Amino acid sequence: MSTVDVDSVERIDGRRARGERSRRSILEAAAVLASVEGLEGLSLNRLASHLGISKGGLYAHFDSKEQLQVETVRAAAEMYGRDVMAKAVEAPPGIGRVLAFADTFLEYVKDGPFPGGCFFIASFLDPANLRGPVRQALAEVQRGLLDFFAENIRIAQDAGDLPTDLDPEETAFEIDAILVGADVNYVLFDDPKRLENARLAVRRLLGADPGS
Amino acid sequence: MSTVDVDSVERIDGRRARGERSRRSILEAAAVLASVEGLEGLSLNRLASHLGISKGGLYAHFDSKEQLQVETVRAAAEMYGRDVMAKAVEAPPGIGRVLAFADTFLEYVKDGPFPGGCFFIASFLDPANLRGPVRQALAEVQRGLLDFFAENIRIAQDAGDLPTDLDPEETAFEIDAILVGADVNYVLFDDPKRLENARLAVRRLLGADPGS
DNA sequence: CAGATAACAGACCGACCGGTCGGTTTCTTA
DNA sequence: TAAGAAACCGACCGGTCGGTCTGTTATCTG
Repeated sequence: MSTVDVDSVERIDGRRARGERSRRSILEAAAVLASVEGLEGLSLNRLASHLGISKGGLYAHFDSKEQLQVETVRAAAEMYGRDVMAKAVEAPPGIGRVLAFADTFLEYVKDGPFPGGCFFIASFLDPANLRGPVRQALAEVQRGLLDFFAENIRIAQDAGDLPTDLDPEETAFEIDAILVGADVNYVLFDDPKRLENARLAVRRLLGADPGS
Repeated sequence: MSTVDVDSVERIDGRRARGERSRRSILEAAAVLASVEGLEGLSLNRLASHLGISKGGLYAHFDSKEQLQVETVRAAAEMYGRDVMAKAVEAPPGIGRVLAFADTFLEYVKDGPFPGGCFFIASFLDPANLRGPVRQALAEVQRGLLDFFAENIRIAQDAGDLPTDLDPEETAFEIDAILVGADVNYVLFDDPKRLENARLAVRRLLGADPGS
């Protein structure tokens, strides 16, 4: 609304800075709680009291629960990008990168910030989130992961590390399925053996040495 | 409570017979609705009005929502036993039986009575059902399925259809993971191609001909 | 026929839901 | 210093939740 400084780059607004910090901590807490209670099962009252604020305070940052859910999905994607994908891309493209992602993902399921297993897998099948913008946000993340797998499989094929008659999309589906199955079984049985099952399965699928 | 006829086999009580019919239709409807709205998200009011009865009527058959949930899990297991497993065991034990199960399961996901995909996978990841008797009932079903896969893999090994250095538990995990991954991706993307992905993946895993 | 019993209907309860609103504090800006 | 914006509190709204209680009706038993 001001006339001159359209963006006011240098001066930081202490109020907005505080708001931004609150917003980030709200979204991170929402993602963590949602992995346990579900994106829909997470109530605004519980989220607010867990953060030590009031429900009205939440509505200073979000217009509706649905908007909060959508932004929570994006926040969770950022967390995975920072904690898992960043580690994966340290490995060279191809088989190594896929294995690095799988290993880091499985560790993240066990010891990461989400006590309910993978945030996204828990959200995919929460039937309440299967419509509308929340579903679309979730589908975009999953689509990106499948593309990541397929791309690196093509790179591995070009490098001669994988047979060329392999369908990258098919193999990407199988890798994803193994990780999804590991998470589901791990959460259901509370048994880390399922994660080791998945580690071996991915290696067998890519014809890699079972020892890291 | 009666003194003589402890079981009253011959005479049927028209009231109890009606109750038993109601009970069955309640549980089947609950299973179908739960695949869409989740076992926890399914409310007693909606279930009752969907059946054309009142909420009080439900409590003539079940003491609590939790008991209804547990019995719904068992009812869904019976539906899968009748519609999927029964067809699988028509095939001879071993690889054929596993393939028959996988194919029938994938068809069931697409065209079966559960519009929300597999009832159990939808329930596994509903974080609200991850505690208490409901979780235990779900885990038992999953445990039984994994055992079914492992047992038939051992049979296939004994018959020389699969290499003996294969770990049956590991392979059972992988087959299950493929089916879980197919369901999750199918529901998320509403794309039947995922089911074909899974069909091929199971065949590749068991070294079977891609054509049925 | 007269109970007893099972299967309901429907009103109701306290708790919690997402969401709104007015007021207060804190900080920035003119 | 006065005005205004942002962050947040706390009370409140209509509605739904799981669960209870009191009938009422149909059926079986004696």
